[in-house]
Amino acid sequence: MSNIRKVAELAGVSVATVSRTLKMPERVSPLTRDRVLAAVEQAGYRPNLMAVQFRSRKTRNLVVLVPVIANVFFARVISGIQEAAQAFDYRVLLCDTLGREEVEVAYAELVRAHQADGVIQLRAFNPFSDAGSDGACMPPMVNACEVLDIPPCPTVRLDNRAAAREMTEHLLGLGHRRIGLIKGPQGSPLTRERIAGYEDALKAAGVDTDPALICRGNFTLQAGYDAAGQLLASPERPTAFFCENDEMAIGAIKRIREAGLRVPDDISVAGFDDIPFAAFCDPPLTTIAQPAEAFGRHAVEMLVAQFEQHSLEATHLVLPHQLIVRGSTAAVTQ
Amino acid sequence: MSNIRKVAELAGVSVATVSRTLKMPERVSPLTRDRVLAAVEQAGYRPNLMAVQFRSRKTRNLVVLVPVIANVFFARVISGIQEAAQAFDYRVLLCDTLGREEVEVAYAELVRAHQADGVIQLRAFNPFSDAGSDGACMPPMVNACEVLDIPPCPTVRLDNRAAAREMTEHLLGLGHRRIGLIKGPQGSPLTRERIAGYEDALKAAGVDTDPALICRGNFTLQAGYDAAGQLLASPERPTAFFCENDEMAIGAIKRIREAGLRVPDDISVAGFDDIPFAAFCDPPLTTIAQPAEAFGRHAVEMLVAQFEQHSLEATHLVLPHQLIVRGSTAAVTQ
DNA sequence: GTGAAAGCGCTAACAT
DNA sequence: ATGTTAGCGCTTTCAC
Repeated sequence: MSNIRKVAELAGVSVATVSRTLKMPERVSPLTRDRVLAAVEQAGYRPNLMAVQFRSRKTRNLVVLVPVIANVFFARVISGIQEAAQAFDYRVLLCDTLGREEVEVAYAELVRAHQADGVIQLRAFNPFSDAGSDGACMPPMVNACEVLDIPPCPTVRLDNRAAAREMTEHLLGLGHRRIGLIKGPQGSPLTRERIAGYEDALKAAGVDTDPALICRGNFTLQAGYDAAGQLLASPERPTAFFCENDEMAIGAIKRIREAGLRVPDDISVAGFDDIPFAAFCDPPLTTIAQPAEAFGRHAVEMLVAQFEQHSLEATHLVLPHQLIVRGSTAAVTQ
Repeated sequence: MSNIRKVAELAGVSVATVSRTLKMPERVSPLTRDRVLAAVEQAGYRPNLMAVQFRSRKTRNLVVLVPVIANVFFARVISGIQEAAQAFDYRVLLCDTLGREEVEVAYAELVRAHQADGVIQLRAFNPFSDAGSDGACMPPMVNACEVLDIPPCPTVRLDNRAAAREMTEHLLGLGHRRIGLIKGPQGSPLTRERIAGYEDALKAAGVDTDPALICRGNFTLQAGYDAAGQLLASPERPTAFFCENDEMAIGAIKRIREAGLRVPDDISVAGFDDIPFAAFCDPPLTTIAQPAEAFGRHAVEMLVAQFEQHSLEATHLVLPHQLIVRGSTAAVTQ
């Protein structure tokens, strides 16, 4: 492997000049530049990034912690992250954490180990808990999608409460009064917010909330299927199911059909996320669209701004959602 | 940030001893080891990975080139890659290439730039084309899923031809004679193999192949929808659609329904991949199951074996597939 | 078993 | 505009 010294010899200049030619060409005379570039070409020289990064104390790597990459929504977020990172000339170190905190901590440590410049965390967990909640010695991090309640760092999120409220209002508007809620995993702020929005809407409509209508899920098809089974078995069956993501909604629809009931005629089903499958389901799914790729892009932008000391116009971004009404929800029939 | 020298001073030993304590503890006396470890603790020392990697010329990074991470199948493969990489103490540099060759080349170059030790490429494209097809100066690479016809490197693949043949035989066995094929993007060997398998089966059954029955797709829901539209419009409508992935099959089902036809009563639909949605569709999708995560795991194993000079028992792995018959295919009705 | 010291390839301060 | 040089933090001979 040829190194900078070989190139310098070939071009008859010093290593400093080679380095400058590559990093700040304007500070080198055109003549020298041509000579150096020719030598670079001839030697087939490619800078050793390990050395560059080591020396300049910048890796241009970002650690991305994703709870489950096999989840369609997260896959889209990652896609946005990767796209933006590429545009800023950063690379993505991906970790599919499966929600295991020790794994998240270990990967986040890569920043302290000088293997990455910052972290994008897509789950509401601070992998730098030891840094003190004051954020005194917090490495650069951005929290996106499911964000911490009291964020020690910039966040990009949805107004989950408002979105859930809108969806619940949509269902109430169709005449539904018993609305089952299939929620996400325990302890997720995202789920807490959405429940709050659901309750806001019910309260505003003067409808009693019934804890029996709220079922735990975990964002998988199977969880939606199982939870729907529970709701169907409840003494006073709900006429609508609001699922906290589209996968669970699709799972729920399957279960409802197996019970010999029709969607939306007997039971309306709503999802959340608007994954591509939502539009192609039968019936097409009423859901809340989230700008998944935009979450990723903004997260990268905010993180890079942190590195490069740009002041952010906003450190807590809320991206817009949109209620998408399709065929899986309909007026309640008496 | 504390470095190895600080730790050495604290422990009253040389930097060499600190390094040895961390990398080959058995070569250090228990007493010294304790002293050093205590000093490491006290200093809050974490080795600078940039320096370690620079010095030892090993990054423990793997570049992964994925055509579309938002594709459920690939997301599962990535999940397997990430899991295995973690187990071997490697990190994953992810690139969602969207099939753009210049992006693939640029990322693959990270290996030559000493930023990664090897590449896992999930598409049939050699990003090191300049290395000479003899593979003389090919950096370590493993090709998985959609592999090159004449691979310059180890591969992990499915027997796509056999799988497609099996599926076609399944449809023929149900009495279908006009079987539409919705294929993947142009120029993909994967698609070529599957068409070959489809034709093998037809030929063996003495059924004429009809080029009009083969439609181009691109593995998206929309492509399946569109292609199904075309097939439905053909003068002699097929009684079965074989789609080269599940997304397109789900898109096709939607289109078929919109035409007022029933699946499988009027038209049988088969997919490929067995993504989680396949089982939750209506009707549940007949498909070919692929061990997606296993592709990822094996790819990592083979790549790591290359680095560490383990001889591989096989450099061209073929993983098993399985025909999964569900409700979307049925006997043709006269 | 431990230490001294060279040096990986590069950048950046300083000198010219 | 260009060259000289001192490291960055670590691993790894080579002595002892």
